[in-house]
Amino acid sequence: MASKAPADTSLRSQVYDSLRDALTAGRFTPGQKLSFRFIAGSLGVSMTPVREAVRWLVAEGAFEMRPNRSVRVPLMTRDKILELRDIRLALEGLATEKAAALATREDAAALRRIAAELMAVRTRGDTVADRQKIREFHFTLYAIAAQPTLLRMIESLWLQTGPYMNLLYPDFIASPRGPERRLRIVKALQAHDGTTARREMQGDIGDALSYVAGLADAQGNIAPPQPDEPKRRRGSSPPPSGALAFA
Amino acid sequence: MASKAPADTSLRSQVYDSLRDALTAGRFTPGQKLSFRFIAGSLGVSMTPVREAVRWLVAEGAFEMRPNRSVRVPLMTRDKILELRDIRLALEGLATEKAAALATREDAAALRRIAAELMAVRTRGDTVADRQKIREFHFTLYAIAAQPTLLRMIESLWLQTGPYMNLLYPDFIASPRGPERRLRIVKALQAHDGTTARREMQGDIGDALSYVAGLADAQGNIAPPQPDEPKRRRGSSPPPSGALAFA
DNA sequence: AATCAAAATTTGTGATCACAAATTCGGACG
DNA sequence: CGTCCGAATTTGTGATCACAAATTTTGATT
Repeated sequence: MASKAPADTSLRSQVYDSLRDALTAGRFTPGQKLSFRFIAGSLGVSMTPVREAVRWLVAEGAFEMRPNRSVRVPLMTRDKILELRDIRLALEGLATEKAAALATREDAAALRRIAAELMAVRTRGDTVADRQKIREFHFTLYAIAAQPTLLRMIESLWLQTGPYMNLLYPDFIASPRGPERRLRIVKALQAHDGTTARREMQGDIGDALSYVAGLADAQGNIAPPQPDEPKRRRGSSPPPSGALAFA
Repeated sequence: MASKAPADTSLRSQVYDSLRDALTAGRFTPGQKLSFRFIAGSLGVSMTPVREAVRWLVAEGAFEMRPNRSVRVPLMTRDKILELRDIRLALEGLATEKAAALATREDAAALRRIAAELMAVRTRGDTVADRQKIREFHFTLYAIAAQPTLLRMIESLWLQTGPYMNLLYPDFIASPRGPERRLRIVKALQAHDGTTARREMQGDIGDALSYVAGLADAQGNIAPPQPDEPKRRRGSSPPPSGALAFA
């Protein structure tokens, strides 16, 4: 979102974006093994940019490097989701508190608009747009804090937890607590009440990730959610832009 | 420390380690521009493993990628060090609190031993060993928490702040507050008092980084410290191991 | 039908090359 | 003596290749 140069046209970056999009959209199954040649072939590029893009994702924790030497999508366990939960509570709580000190009236208005849009898509039951609006709400808020390194770390965390957020639908998301809490967050932000804003935000994140952790089986493993849209309408190219993409 | 496979003999990993060591030892001047061919030549390898190692360091924030297309060691500003301070307070505070819940009597003993060794080298005025013992104390403590993702993120933060920790010598370090505080931290850990342990640890980190932030000039820039050992004794190869290294 | 070793294939790694963009350098002109 | 424009050089990028390690397949043997 704010971590790359605005006009990085290198193939490496395009491959990175493609992999990142596929990952957040759940087009890769957790545990799935990926070969450089497969990725390169799917995207129509050589192995060189793929190697650097994958290495970059590995550094962010989005991919996992097996000791032998192959790359795969990480599997989620209860311990891991709880660890990610606590880290997210700390960092996103910090970002929220910083944002509260700097939020303008316009910032609050923008957040309220996004929250309203989220409620609109939720009544329609559009889970794809739902997840996208949630992401927009959070990152619009964190951007107010104006802390580039913090934002980059939060993005890395979302990349790791993102694929499993599908598990919140439809049960967890049915509760009206989320929408109400978002409005309280915006109100606290506008009042420059960092403590309240942080507490509410942490409640939101904590509830969601604790719920996901509760889905673990007896061995502590969390079953990967099914891909977002296995059904593909006729003639619709997945990414609206002219970027590289996976089938 | 615990983020790589134990026996990764790839050139990429060796280059990564070499760059990482040079970075933490302050052998690179902040702002210094680095070319792939220079690194490859210095280390006696081709560009391929260098490209991946550098990209990995860029992902960790240890290197910076200019929009045009060149890599350099990041410069430090007051705002950036304050941002890193707050993130470190959050994450290392969290790790300390988790460690307090799990610390055994042996863990506490090991930490006490390291703290004693630190005091010993400090009386000798050996700043290189001093910094190394500080690092050992912190990471030994964080390892107790048994949270691999958290540990990886903390390592990334140390990679970013590390080169500027030289600035603590000799003035800041002269205070006896550090040694006393470390003993209080260990005591709190042994008593499983997470709140106190966290508070003390955050005080330690906060004081140090706030001090460094205070060294910024009127423009907010922090002058890079001079390299650790510009004087090289005869016939001493910098890294004791047989790894690749910079002149 | 199950097991295991050897062969065939796949896959990551490191080196090299061509090329274009960026940077640096040199001299002309003010 | 300073400024600017061109050439010369440097540098990152992407593709390709050879090779070894790992994986899968195959086929013989029990």
